[in-house]
Amino acid sequence: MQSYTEENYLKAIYHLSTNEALVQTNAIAEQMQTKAASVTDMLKKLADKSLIAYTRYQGAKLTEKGRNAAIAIIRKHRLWEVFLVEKLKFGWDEVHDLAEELEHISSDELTKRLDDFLGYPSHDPHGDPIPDASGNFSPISALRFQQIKPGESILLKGVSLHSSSFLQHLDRLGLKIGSELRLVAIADFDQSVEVQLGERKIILSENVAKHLIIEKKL
Amino acid sequence: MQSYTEENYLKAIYHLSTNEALVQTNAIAEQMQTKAASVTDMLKKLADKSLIAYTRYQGAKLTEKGRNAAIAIIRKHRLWEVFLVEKLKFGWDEVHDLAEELEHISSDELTKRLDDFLGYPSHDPHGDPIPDASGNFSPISALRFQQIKPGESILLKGVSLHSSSFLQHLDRLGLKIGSELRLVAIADFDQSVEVQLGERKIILSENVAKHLIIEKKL
DNA sequence: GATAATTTTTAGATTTGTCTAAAATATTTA
DNA sequence: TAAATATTTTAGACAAATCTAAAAATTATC
Repeated sequence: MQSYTEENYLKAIYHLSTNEALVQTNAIAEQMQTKAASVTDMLKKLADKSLIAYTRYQGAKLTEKGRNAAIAIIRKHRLWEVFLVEKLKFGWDEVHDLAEELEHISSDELTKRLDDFLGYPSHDPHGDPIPDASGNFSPISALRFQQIKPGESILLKGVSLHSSSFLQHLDRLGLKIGSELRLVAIADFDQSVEVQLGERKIILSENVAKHLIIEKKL
Repeated sequence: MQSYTEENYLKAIYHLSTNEALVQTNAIAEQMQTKAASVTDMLKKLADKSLIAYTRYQGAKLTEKGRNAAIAIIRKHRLWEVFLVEKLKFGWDEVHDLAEELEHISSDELTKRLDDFLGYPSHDPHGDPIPDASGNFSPISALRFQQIKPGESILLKGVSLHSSSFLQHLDRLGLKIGSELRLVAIADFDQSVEVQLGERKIILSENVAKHLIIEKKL
């Protein structure tokens, strides 16, 4: 079993892992809001436990064991988010920090029963896929607005930023998971995205647009 | 805000407090499964934070502030136990350790919404009263079998021991919260208690009987 | 009321996770 | 490729919570 802190490092490394590249110490330090020296200490410890492969001055990547541990935590995080929103009626902008605490409750039996109780949800309130008990989950769309042609319709499937201020901003815009959008235009000047949402046309800044997970409507 | 460990000490001191007496270092050490020296360290720390009144070599008692903190934790513990049994269908013998973890989740808003969701339960699955948001709760019956006359009927209102093995023993005897019992006799020899439960007569050892919280049937 | 037994505290060490400052390595730039 | 810059690691310290062993205070016993 890992400590609360070790679990958070594993999760951070998981989220920073793209393709096959090693994750750098500084990147982890920023994600964890701590210092590079502290990260080095922890990387040594995680390597001792065979949770990561770590090379001095190069970086780290999760082993199979480490990835499984990270996915188990993410599964719990997302199931608790569903519970908080569906059952306790929290807003999608309020649940991230609470789920960060709840995800460390260790019982597998609890996770299994929570999953049962919630009816085996496939996605959390932010559209992120929930791994099943074996760690399998559906892939996330990597479609960008730049790949869409004006006039095409898309669906908002999820968001890749979970901060309250971002989610509240989407609420004010009237955007939610499942919303149907039609691309009007992308401005050359600042890459802002103009879309049609029902009767209204709205402008999404590049910063907003890049955190929207979208799929072409079939 | 208190640490996880500080919260557990406050809870231990609360449970060991009877009448006005000071709680001794050794008693806390046994309850916390730790050494007296560790307890002394922590008592100093809790006293610094005005959570307890502590006199060297004498013992400790909770201040108003400390008692409120302890009751808040107990409220969360008992609400989570209701959730685990009522919603997730755990047995009453399986929930203690899980609730020990969940009780440390700090959000007041979460506690309030959990209480709403559960319909403001007044007692947990072991019959213990659940404090409301202000810390008020119904008193626990202190009636002993020795105060009952043979032939009188009583109701099982709760249990004062939450170990799995004790609760599984009650399950095997067919006893549960709400069961109606009629006292047959108390043996002089070993203080064991013979009761009528429905069609059956059963014998409760002194050790079992003393952990049953009972009330006279009206 | 002195001594024995019990309880509690102190002193000093350990573990976990963190930090700062300085040294080492790697990368970029000229 | 040598110097400048950026990144990472080491060394040494600190805070929280714990421990063991020894000392101090309290309580019980004769």
